[in-house]
Amino acid sequence: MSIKNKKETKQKLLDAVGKILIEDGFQNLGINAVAKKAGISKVLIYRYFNDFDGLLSSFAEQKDYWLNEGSAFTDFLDHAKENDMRSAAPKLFQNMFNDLIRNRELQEIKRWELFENNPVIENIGKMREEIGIKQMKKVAEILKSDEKEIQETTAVIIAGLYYLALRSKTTEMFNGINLRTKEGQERITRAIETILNKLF
Amino acid sequence: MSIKNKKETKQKLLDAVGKILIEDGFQNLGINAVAKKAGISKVLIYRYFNDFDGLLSSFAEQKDYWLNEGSAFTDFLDHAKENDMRSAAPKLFQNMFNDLIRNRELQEIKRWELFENNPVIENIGKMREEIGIKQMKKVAEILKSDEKEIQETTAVIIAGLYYLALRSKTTEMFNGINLRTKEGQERITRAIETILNKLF
DNA sequence: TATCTTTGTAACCGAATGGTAACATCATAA
DNA sequence: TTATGATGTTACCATTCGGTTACAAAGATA
Repeated sequence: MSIKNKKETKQKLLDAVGKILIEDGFQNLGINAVAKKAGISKVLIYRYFNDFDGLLSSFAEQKDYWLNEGSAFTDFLDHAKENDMRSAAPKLFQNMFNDLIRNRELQEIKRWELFENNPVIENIGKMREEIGIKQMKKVAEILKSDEKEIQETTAVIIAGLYYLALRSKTTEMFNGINLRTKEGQERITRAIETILNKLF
Repeated sequence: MSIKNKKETKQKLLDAVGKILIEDGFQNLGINAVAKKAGISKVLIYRYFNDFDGLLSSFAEQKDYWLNEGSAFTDFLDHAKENDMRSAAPKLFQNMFNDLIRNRELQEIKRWELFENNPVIENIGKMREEIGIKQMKKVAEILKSDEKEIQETTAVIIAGLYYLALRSKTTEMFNGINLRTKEGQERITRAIETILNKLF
């Protein structure tokens, strides 16, 4: 609106970060790119966020993916009764996969985690790791499954869903499955159900 | 050895590519870096390989990962009898995981596949994709499993192993499992066995 | 109105990138 | 021995990167 407005300018810069992640990928996320995309001098990034990492921290704080991603899981666990747990568990992982496929911003952050040790990204990873462990413990507790390797097996499956979602950006086919079509994605979600049903 | 030797020089440049992948990661793989690592003028890269992509193509041709990675699988399939197939199948995936964890060069190429569409990397991906499909068909054929979703379920598992191997570079813990210790890696390989046994 | 702080931009810096041109050196065939 | 093509290096180019300095414009305050 106004010509000189700190709050608005900061928001424009933060929005530019998200735009670049979606439109250009995290590898093109830099101070110059953000300033250009926001149409604002990069000097203000240093002035308002001190640092490029400061900008990223504010971005992460605003978006707090790791918490949101956990919330759906937590809600589910709170409302799940023991008897409907087994039938609902596959849905949980299916939702996780669908979210990952659709949310390109989150996808880029996961891709980022996978190849750089940026302190900001690292912190997000640690927080999400803690939440993940708590969730798994709760799942194991509720399921009362005789399966001792819940943590390990779910790790493999979750990792698989991450990889498939990320891979869909750079390739169509993986192991004969088209990762970019609804049909291919449904083959994956059906497989999730099959695996979980046989496992627990 | 000799002061002026084209063949030797070309080899030094190709070796430098592998060194950079292992020591610095694919994101630092560039013409200047290769020349510097090889201790050879970058002009010779253009002269001998025409292009940076030409250098990468020669590197890929020399290493032909996608074929090697398939070979262990193919050998296994050729020697497997129907009755020992079920018990041997987990070993196959476990070996795949162990190789990925150890072979940092291959790891970098998989990481590369995951975030860029370099034509050279893309070609490698396509060749490996074709081999993968053939292998999966063979597995399904031999297993004669009533499980209709072999392709889909193995896709999830293989993808999971890829992700865990790649993630181990940037983080220690994933879902409460230490990806960098032998103990953590063994928890994964045991989980592979559990999953496959229950699936097929 | 005059002064001082905040918000903003333009212009520059050094380092690193991919790429090229000019030149030096060696091996060998005439 | 001399000329020629292959092998190799140095020096440069334009561009882009993160980062800084200097300065202008707007708002607030006295």
